[in-house]
Amino acid sequence: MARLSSADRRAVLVRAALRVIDRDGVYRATTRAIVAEAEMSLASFHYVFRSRDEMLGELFAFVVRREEEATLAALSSSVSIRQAVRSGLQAYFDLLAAHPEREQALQELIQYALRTPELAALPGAQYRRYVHSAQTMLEHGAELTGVRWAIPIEQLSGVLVAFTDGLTMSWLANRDDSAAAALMEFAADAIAAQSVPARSIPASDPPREQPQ
Amino acid sequence: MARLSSADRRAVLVRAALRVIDRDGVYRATTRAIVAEAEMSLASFHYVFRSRDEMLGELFAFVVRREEEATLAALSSSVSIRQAVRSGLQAYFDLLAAHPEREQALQELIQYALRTPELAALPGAQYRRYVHSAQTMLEHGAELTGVRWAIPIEQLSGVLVAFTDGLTMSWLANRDDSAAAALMEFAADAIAAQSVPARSIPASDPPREQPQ
DNA sequence: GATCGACTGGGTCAGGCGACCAAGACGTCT
DNA sequence: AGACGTCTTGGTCGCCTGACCCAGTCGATC
Repeated sequence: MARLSSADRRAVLVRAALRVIDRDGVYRATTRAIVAEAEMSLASFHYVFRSRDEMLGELFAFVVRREEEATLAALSSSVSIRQAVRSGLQAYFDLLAAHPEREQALQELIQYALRTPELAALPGAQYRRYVHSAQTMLEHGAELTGVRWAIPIEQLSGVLVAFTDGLTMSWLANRDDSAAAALMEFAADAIAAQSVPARSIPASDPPREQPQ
Repeated sequence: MARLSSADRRAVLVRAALRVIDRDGVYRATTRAIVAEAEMSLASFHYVFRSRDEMLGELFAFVVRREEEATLAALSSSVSIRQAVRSGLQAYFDLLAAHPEREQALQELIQYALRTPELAALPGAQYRRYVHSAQTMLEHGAELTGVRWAIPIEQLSGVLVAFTDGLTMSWLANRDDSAAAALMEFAADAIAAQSVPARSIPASDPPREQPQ
């Protein structure tokens, strides 16, 4: 094995671990399986990571970052807000359908983190990031299509995330593409129904805050 | 340990395993942990189950049956269909909030089954049962409150299940009760919006107009 | 009360696990 | 060239796992 800095080796191991988890599941991602995937010795693992859980914590952070970037890149220009929401959902679904093992791995990682005291706080933080990403997309979409939201944006973001979670769960369980499409249509309708035409140009509009 | 028939011992072990999984997770539900919980010897386990996976298959079937009974018992009499859907969601949420470890265990079991070739078909079947339960509730609720559904009932059932999945995921991750309530309000609105007044009583009655 | 099949449980096996150590290899700076 | 700190590695430790064996116990039946 070539000589690597600790930081580089950590990154290599995290990516190898992710491949093992995608393929075989969190449970089978043992230190030995990971170093075999990365083609390095077992001792190298514990040279750069104090423990397997420390590596999983870094892996979790990596996955969250990657997921966040992917969702934010899905902003498309659409004429109507319904179409914008619908194509945003489609972009997510395409990602899910192309890499189901990746989403499944993510679900397993969340479960694992919830069971591990040192990592138990991570899923909550990850969820807040998702909601925040959803909020950004909804705000951006509304701005681009000239509407504003009739209900608090935080609430609507939660709804959107719930829809994607439900979409993920159901599709992973039964792989029914048409049922998924129907769900996305429904979600786009339900969310777009909460939009009203923007009254004025945002800059000079006074009432910014909107209590519950 | 008292003498038990194989069938009884299997049932005792499945329930003990379920307690261990609720408390510690699927991963830590080893044969030794299970027999300790059930207060019997390790050999008794392999006397009635050929392997740990065989026991988990039986456990999965047990959980699905229990879950199904719980959801179907939640039918309440309401004046409006929106209220019926809302209270149905609330009944599910109360169950979730009272026994979060049970829902978490269920999610873990689904993940485990998906990773185990012999059990991989079970989550899909379980999901279809859920959708079927949701359909029964929606049909029953519509009948009780004098409405019919404007879109195919199969599609709407899928939406309802997706909402409960999304609700489960988000609440397990951040335990935010008010966000959950907001999501349920939204879901009740969105689903009730798909109802229209029933025009007639199906069986033999002549067509009769029934406003609202 | 003898027999026989069903049931019980202590003990053991090989294998996989996370973690660790001590010795060697390498690059770099003096 | 020599010395030093960083990196690499094979080997090993104690522990836990699922599975299994076999001697022993129990209770129904004859």
